[in-house]
Amino acid sequence: MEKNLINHLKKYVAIDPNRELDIANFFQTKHFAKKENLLEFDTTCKYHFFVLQGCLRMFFINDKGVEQTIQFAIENWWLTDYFAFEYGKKTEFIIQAVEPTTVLQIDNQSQEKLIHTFPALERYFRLIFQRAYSASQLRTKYLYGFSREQFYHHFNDNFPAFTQRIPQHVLASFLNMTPEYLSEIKNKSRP
Amino acid sequence: MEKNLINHLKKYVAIDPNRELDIANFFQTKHFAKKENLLEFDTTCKYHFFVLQGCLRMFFINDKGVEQTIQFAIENWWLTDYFAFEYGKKTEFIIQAVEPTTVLQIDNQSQEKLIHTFPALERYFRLIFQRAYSASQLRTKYLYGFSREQFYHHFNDNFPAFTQRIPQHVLASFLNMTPEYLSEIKNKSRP
DNA sequence: CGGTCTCTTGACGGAGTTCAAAGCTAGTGG
DNA sequence: CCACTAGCTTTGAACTCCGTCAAGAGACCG
Repeated sequence: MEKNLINHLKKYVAIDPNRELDIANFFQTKHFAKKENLLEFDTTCKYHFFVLQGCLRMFFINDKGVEQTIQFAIENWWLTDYFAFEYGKKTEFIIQAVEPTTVLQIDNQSQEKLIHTFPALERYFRLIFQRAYSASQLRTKYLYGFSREQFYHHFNDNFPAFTQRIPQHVLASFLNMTPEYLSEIKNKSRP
Repeated sequence: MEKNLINHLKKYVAIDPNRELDIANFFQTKHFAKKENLLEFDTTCKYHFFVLQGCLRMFFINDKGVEQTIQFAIENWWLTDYFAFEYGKKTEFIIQAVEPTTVLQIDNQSQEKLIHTFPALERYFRLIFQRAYSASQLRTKYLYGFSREQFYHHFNDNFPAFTQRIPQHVLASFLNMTPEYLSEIKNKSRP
């Protein structure tokens, strides 16, 4: 299953087949049960995660004690709290498995060494971050322009697989609304 | 003033002093008057902008015809609609000068050539995008967690220089609220 | 100066939250 | 493999934040 990462790299840059294992060796494979935390609140964020199988979410607890999910990651997505990861700060987020999940993890120092050893990966990560950032520009537009109801329908129409994979109250926390209101919206649009 | 870009590059990667001019030659310097558009709605997004002096904002027009500002850029910041820029699509955004502004601009093809000619810049842009993305993760947290009033105070406390530089109705559109409500909040917190 | 943008103020309305309670589902242990 | 419980979803009523509309008071530029 670790092959997934190599295949993903190959979509962006050329990889010497003889060095594939050397790259893979920079990472550790980890398994997490449903609802198990990969990153705990107020701890240093050591790892960058690449999802091989399963689904993660990143959330924080707001000042009313409610979970707010700001991001999901499924197969072939990278995820971490990048601010805390880069600067070695404590995180304000929690990363949790939504399903039983297998990831590859790498710490910041190893990642720098990896990129130094394989300069092609500098380009790979540049492209990954560029796309992540461009996606987040569009996401910001939706957060500004959509009502909660529009946001739900947009997400539902564009990522139907997601909607089915995720418990409803978790979806509500991602759509930045209460579970009660999501329930109301869903049942409103029934024929 | 073009030196600003070179100095910025040098903060992240080593640059051969003899090649500085070669790098600078990839860019064109442009001036824009206050309220002049650098990027028009529904046109192809040709350029990536680096602000030498002044202030830009990126906004869209929502379905009620109201401007919503999702991003500012001041000195030493990069800005474009990255999705449209990378894929050669038409943009849903407008980029406009908030003040008289001088920028360096480069098109996508030239940028790829630039990075190819100076591989150190692959690292530079990787770091720029990584930081931009990490900042956008935090921003998303604020958009989820803050009430409009908290958002205003947070922005005002952390970027007071900005608040003074920007017309109030533009600030309101960035804070995702009406000018009327911003006015109410401001005057509420007066002693 | 005159006209167009910009900021303020207040009354009203609606999208979305809060709180409470009842029904439903799924995971766990026996 | 069933029963029991904890967690998830639904419903409804009261409430609140913030938008809408209207109208007046600056402020800026030609």
